[in-house]
Amino acid sequence: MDTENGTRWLSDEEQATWRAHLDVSRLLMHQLERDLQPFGLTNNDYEILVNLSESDDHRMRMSDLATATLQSKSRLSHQITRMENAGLVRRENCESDRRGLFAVLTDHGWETMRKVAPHHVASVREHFIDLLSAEELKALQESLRPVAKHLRSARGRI
Amino acid sequence: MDTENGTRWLSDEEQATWRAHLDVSRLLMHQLERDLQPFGLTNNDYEILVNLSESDDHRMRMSDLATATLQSKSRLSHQITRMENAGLVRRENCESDRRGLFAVLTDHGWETMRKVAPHHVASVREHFIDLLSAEELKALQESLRPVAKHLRSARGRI
DNA sequence: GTCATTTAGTTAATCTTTCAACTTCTTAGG
DNA sequence: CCTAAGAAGTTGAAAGATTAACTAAATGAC
Repeated sequence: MDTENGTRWLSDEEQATWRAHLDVSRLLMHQLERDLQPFGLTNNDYEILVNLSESDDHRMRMSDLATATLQSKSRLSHQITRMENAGLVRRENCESDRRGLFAVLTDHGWETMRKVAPHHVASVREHFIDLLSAEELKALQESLRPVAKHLRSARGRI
Repeated sequence: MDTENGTRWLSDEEQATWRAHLDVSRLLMHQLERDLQPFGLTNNDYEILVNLSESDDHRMRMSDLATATLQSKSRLSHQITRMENAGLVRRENCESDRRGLFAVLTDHGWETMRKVAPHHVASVREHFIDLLSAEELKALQESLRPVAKHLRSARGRI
């Protein structure tokens, strides 16, 4: 115990690591957002396009997409409506479960993805990946994966 | 070059690291937000309280606070208005520069901070710091700090 | 000294996110 | 079967964030 009231405050080292993580995570998101802006996409839009592009038949159930992108159902629903208006995706009924809907990539969505992806990857490289050595990447991954696992399970038991 | 069109796509290792960072950063923010909720604070509120608490006289100029918290002037202005309504801070005129304003921690803001900080630190420990070894923390910091530096300078030259 | 530029901050409009209430369909228990 | 509970998704309203336009004060170039 570090202080009279039992709180274990962060050491300088811990503090510095915590702030570094915080700063990188926010600055990076802003930067990626800025780099997508010329294409008229947000990070959210892009992430949905990635998920759909990588799925069989370029389609996913709304709930699965919400889970994959860590969004609430409501938020995803609004998001998909906006993307539908932009012509990037469309909704399609699900035969096997008549409550369900698919979000499906349109041709325009797919074309957009093919056009934008190289720029986005370049951006991720320039502002993150290429700033780290192979060893750092490996270490980072091995440190962060258990954290992600922990957080996912903490999220589950709400 | 990895493909015909010159795009250097991410390797599996790079991809995994990138996703790990992305996941941790989002899940962690959600978790911290959830842990602050019982105290009626958001992450944003908390960060402002931290900055003011650590400042001389518990006050900061609006612009400095905006820079420190990586927010736009407009967003900060709204944010401070809300916190003013909640009685956590107040605005005060700046004598030396009559355009300027200080955001100042109120007694209630300071009391709130003293009460909430231990819980917040515990939360940061539980969901991040304590999941990493001393070596991992050090490595993480050394990897991320240059990235933050890069991003800050990229942000500057807009 | 005065006029143009820059800096500090706010405001109104718009867009996005969250929250709670709701509909429709599925599933499990009796 | 039929009913209660749960799951899938939407919707409208309220809260939060972004954008652009704005006021007022400071700076700096002549």
